[in-house]
Amino acid sequence: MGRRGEHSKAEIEAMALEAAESIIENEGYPGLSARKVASAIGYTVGSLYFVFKNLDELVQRVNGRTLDQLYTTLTEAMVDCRVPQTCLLALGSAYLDYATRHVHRWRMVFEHQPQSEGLPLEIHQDKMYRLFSLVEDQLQVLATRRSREEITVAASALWSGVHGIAIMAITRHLRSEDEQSVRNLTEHLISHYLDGLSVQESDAQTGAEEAGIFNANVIPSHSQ
Amino acid sequence: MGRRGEHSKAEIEAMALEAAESIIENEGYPGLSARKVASAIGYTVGSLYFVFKNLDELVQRVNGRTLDQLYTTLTEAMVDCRVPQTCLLALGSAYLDYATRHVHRWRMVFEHQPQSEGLPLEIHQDKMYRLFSLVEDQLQVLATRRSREEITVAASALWSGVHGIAIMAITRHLRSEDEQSVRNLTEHLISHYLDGLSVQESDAQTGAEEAGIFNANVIPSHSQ
DNA sequence: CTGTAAATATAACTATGTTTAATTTGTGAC
DNA sequence: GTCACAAATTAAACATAGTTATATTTACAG
Repeated sequence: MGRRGEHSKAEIEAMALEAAESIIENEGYPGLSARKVASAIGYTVGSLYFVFKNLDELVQRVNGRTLDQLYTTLTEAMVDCRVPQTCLLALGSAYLDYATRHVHRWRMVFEHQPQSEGLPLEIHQDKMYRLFSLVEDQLQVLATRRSREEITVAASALWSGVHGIAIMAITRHLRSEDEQSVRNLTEHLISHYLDGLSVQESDAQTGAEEAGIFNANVIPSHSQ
Repeated sequence: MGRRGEHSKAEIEAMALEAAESIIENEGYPGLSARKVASAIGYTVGSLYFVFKNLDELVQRVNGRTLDQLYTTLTEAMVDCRVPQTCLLALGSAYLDYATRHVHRWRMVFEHQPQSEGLPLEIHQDKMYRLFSLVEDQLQVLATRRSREEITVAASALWSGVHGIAIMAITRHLRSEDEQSVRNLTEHLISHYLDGLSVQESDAQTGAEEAGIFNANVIPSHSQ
């Protein structure tokens, strides 16, 4: 049947992306197939290739949406914090939450390797940089006398570290498997790293009682 | 052609694993196929299923060997260091080296998700714990007054962090792409984290001039 | 009303993992 | 020695995958 006109090309695209996200969320990337997506939106497989160049492109699009959603989640997680230390902890916590709640979609962002080297690189890098810059903004406030480059490096190191914990936890490579101890791990890394940073930054503490809470969490946070 | 007797079951197994490793190393996991492995060792696909239950099992076996090889590499990287700080930096550097040199095999350890939940969990966890304990040993020397549990937490956090940097670097999600700046990132994370740890450990510095080198690297290591 | 191009489906092609059914061949019994 | 049986190996078959090519339907232009 030809041009039904029921859905525009953009609509089909959106429907396909949503269906794919749902499949991936439930069954992981290995559960994704072109025919499954097509039938989920009431079309046959050929129509998918009318909208996407190939499955790789669909996956890249899903990854892009995941990164957007992640960015929104992270910014929303920071509305309540006032001191950079607390904000960074909130960021870490929210990141862990997102990774835990959307394991498969989150993993796919980092694990999918397109077979035909195409467009994905630049798009993803920008969206990833945007995430890192959330961390940079906080670090800049915290370590005022550091240069832009130093802040960039610090944000890369710290955030990659949080990312690593999330991966280790989700792939079950850590000894402690419960959610709480993983959360404590993240707090532990962030706070110790910041303590290390402030060794050279004498006047890092500008916030009032929140910073106190932060420092109190440094050690005993994981002792239970 | 029946029992040729040219190779024992164990020999075929070893040959298949080596062939698979080579394919993965060159083309990545997506390039791996049962028929490709079989033909690489001069057999047909059916014979693979005489030795392995399925492809998942083969992959798990490869992953196990990768973890063993990684463990050996890391222990060898520590023969020249005397002070825990230097040893930890050597560990981080060696880990990054291995990940960079064997990208696909290294990624597969963390990225492959078996479709039929089978045996892999326990084996991998043990081998992973062994890696973490290399870090624990160093931290134990460095922070003598910390409890075993605290050391475990610290090692998990720090090593997951290094792992995260390696992943971010390899998946091209970091701004700085050259090998040197990634290496600096790792040094940066390790040294700042250790500085943070020693905030509560007054007498952490026991080594002589090596510790000096270590501290000197804290800041300017990434400034170039 | 008719033709044309777009939208969609159907079918085909190749490659994959896995299973089943041959087939070959070493080896022990007699 | 040769005969049978079991083990080792191949060949074939099946289901499903991504992708491409072809057919078919339908909206719209004239």
